[in-house]
Amino acid sequence: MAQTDLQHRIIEMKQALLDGGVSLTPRREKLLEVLLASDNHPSASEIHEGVRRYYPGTSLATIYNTIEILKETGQVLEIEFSGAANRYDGRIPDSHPHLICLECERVDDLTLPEDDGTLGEVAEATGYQIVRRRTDYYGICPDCQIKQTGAAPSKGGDSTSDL
Amino acid sequence: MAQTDLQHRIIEMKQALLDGGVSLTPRREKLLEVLLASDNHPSASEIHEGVRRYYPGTSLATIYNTIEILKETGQVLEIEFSGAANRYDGRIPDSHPHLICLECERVDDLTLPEDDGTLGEVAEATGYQIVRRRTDYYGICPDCQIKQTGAAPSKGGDSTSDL
DNA sequence: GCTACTTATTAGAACGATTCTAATTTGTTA
DNA sequence: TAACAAATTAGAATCGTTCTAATAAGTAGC
Repeated sequence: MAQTDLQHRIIEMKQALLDGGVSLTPRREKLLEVLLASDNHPSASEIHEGVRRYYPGTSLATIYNTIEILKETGQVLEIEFSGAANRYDGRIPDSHPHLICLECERVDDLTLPEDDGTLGEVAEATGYQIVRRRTDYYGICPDCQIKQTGAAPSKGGDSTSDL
Repeated sequence: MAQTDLQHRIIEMKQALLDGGVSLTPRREKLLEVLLASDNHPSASEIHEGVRRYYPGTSLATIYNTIEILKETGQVLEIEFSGAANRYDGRIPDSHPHLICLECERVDDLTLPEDDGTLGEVAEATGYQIVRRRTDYYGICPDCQIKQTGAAPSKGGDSTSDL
């Protein structure tokens, strides 16, 4: 994400917090920065570490509380894991598929278009009222393929960018 | 699932356990029965309860141990939840989408075809070596819609059947 | 600058699903 | 029956997350 986009996104999230009726405390502002500055999708304790570099006394409860508000206001997407800590995506709040590396646990965004018509089809076929969809692709990221085989993956782009 | 299919599936799973080099103990057999007899996708402790009706001393560790073997041999699909207990699907071991009710937490199978070509596209576009995909649709099941509104859902079939 | 009130924050306890551990039981083979 | 391997147990340990009760900080009205 380009620097200017990042700034714009931070302003957007701050505004959303204000609109949501909570105040913008220094810790909350720092949390937004840490969340958006992270290359990868950080966990609550990774965010906690980042915020604590500036506000050493910060409690993990504050991180969870603030994330809760951000989830409620639709500013953050929670990527749930059962065996490991949940990860958070503040860059693209709309639901989108993720790529999860089974080796290093990195989580990349996938911006290949999803067929939104399917939501309607599924509702039609099942009687469910569909609220959202979650799609994850599990595999080995390019970096880990190189580590395993010593060779570059056969196809594909730069694993460090959001796709 | 029809009774005969069920019996066939149990035999299949027993054989897979034997092929995998572990013995078929009474508890393990009962676990398979409980898993497959469940209308819904049971959690480990639901399976535990079911097995304990026949073998009261059974420990939860045994359930987890056996599920672990079943996962390794590809006989059971683990549907992970972060906020709640994981659920297990032994009826259709191949990966397929699930419908998750946000109200009552029931999990239904969805057998609408998924486009397997997408796996290749994603690998191509990202450099990931894709192992599997997980797709969940979150929403309100027909039963809960009726409870909420007093009216039947506008479209769709019987929520109690696997779709 | 006080007072009352609300909100934010903290440390630590509690919780719950899962995994681990060490001891015991059961099953198998000779 | 003896010796070994596998299965099982109860309970402790782990770990992410949530809860709780107390404190600190911020905000109005005066």
